[in-house]
Amino acid sequence: MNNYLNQLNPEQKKAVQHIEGPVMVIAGAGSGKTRVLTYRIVHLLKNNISPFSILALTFTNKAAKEMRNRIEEIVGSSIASSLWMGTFHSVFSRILRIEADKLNYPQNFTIYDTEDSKSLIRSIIKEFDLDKDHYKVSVVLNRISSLKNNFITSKNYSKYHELIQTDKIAKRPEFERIYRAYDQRCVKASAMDFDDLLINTYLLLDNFPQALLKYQNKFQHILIDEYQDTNHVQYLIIKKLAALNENICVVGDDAQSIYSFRGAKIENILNFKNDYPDLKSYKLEQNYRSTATIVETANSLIGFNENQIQKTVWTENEKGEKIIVCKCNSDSDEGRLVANTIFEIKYREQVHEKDFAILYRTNAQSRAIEEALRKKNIPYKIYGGLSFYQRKEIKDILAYCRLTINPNDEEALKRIINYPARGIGQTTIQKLITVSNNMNISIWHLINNLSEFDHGINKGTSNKISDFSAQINSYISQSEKYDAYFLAEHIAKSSGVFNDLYNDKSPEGVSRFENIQELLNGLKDFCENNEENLLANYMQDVALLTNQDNEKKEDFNKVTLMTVHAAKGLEFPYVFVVGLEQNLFPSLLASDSQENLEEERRLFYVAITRAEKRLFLSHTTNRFRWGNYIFCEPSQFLSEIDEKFIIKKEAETKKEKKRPNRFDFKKSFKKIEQKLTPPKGFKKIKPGSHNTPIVSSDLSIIKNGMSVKHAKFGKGKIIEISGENFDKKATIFFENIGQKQLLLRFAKLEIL
DNA sequence: GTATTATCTAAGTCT
DNA sequence: TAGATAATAC
Repeated sequence: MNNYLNQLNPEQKKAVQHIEGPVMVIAGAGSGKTRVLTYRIVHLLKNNISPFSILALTFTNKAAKEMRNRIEEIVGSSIASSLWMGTFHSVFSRILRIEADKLNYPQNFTIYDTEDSKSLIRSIIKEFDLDKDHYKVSVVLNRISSLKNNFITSKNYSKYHELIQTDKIAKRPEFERIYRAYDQRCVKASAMDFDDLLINTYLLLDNFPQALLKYQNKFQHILIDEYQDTNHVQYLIIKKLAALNENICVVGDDAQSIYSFRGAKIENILNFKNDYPDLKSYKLEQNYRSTATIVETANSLIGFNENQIQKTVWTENEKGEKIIVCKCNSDSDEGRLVANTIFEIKYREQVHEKDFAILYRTNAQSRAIEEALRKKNIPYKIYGGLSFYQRKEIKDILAYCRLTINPNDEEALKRIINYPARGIGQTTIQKLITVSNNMNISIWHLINNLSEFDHGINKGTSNKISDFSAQINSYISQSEKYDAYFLAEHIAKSSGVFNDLYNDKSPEGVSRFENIQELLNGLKDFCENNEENLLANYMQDVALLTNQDNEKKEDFNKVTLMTVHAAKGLEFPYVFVVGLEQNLFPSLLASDSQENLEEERRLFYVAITRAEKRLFLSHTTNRFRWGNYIFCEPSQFLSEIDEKFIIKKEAETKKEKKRPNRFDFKKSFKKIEQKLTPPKGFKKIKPGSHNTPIVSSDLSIIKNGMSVKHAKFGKGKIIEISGENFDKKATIFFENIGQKQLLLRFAKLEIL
């Protein structure tokens, strides 16, 4: 415990030792940020600060776990385990369970994941009988989420006239009603979505002065990692919590802010000093992670961004090898290139699989890479994509568990009331929902007291429903008596889910069965390692767990595949960044504004700076995307890197045996034409008449200066046309919302 | 009410 | 392409 200060450079040491008052640490990539946070906590503990009064908020559970382990090595496990450390979501859900009654929630509230939220919104839209083309579930949910992240609740939404105006323009005037209904239904189900965990924490602190004082006094020292990726509500919460002691230390790097889509505000770090006049800030600029070539490459790239805190990341590390930029003919060639390179390096340089990471912009890209790795027998692990806990069979079992702990949980109930099939079909469920909405009771209350309500469900079905509720009731009565493992296993068997999967001998069925086994093993582990081992204890954080959190021991020495987002905070000796193509990285959806493009560039910066020794970048000229081969141009980011750092190569092409044709432009274009054909029932108007809708071959007649109408954005004028054929884009100035760049094949413009 | 098949639609990053 | 939803037969 004594020599930890010796392991720090002067600036790091200052940041660690300055424990009174507000501190901001701007930490360049690879500059020992985690080390500073870890040792700062150790330093606090050494200065007789109680572990119970330290709150450390990290970006992922994994980061928290690793930091806790490192602290444990120095100060011992009993102290380390007393620290309040975790993600915003997990720490605040812990607090909310303690204080639930103040917010009129039960202590056992459910956390809705995205799928639950979507399902709820889908049913609300259906119940309101709204047009689902104007009310797209994902759009509505995104909007609700970003409102919540900016602390605009359904209750005070009506104060924001400009938002209501936006709804009208976007042809969803009923949005506010949906938002309100969504919130009410969550409350009725005793459920909170991810954003509610933050909003409700803020409401707790804002509306209950004693609670605020309690936590202000409790958390004498607050540390926040990855501060550049906090959103507005998180900012508000932190500001309140820290107001009494102002012992707050935030650590971050504006150049690595990559979560604006989740409401993250880079301004939080840029304006931090405005809130704390006494702020002392430290800059960690020495990179210990990467070769000089990699550091300078990253610097040359990020220089293209205008918006940033000035800092110079430098390193004493050796120059290292140049960066390889490789051009491939297709995504499968790219996969092969990566696999071959890993294979070669592994044997030539005698390194391990765990030293390699393959990073991509989108999860869908993993497939081609996986295929190539499998062919070469290179073991790999994938983070992200469909998380273990999001698989159907796991969610089914967990839905039973959720219902046992919180029977008001409507989404869980809807999921399993007829799985395995027990004769309670759509019509019946719809009747139940209608009655429960009209009477403002939960479905659970309704099905427990069926005879008291007028629902029009026949006797036979009523009996089936009663059987179901009796089954759940029996689980509830056992939930206090038996541990989580015992109960979950009992549920899996007695509900029929286990049997249902056991009888399915297809490869998928077998794998589903194994997944259930794995879930049960996890529960067993949980029960053996926790004193409080009831199902309710286990269920508390399950919704917040991700793939990263259940890494298995046998996965230790494997090549890592993940998105760049997921790679934040990690480092690997050898890094491959694949798919560096225009409209993929940077994403097509980010090309409409300067801010979005800068964020993509920061994302690429994050990708590059994960590498310690060597960096490989690749792009393809043809990529299988959306069911077609499409032609790809190299990413603009590649041309932004100073040429002196790179070596350009071309990957060898291998003839495919039995894959769909190589990119066939005519064929591909035909498909697009089909998509542009108006739907059935669309009124056909003769060409030349006033408002001819643009279809198929008409794509080429769109010219600069034309007045057009877009279904969503309204009227506008074309101010620029760019790209060719498939990628033809128009920059349009819309009367209502201003300038936007649209892909013509999606835009379905009407010429006015 | 259920199981199977046809059709449609989206297509990005995550707690 | 794949997942969700609608249509169909039983």
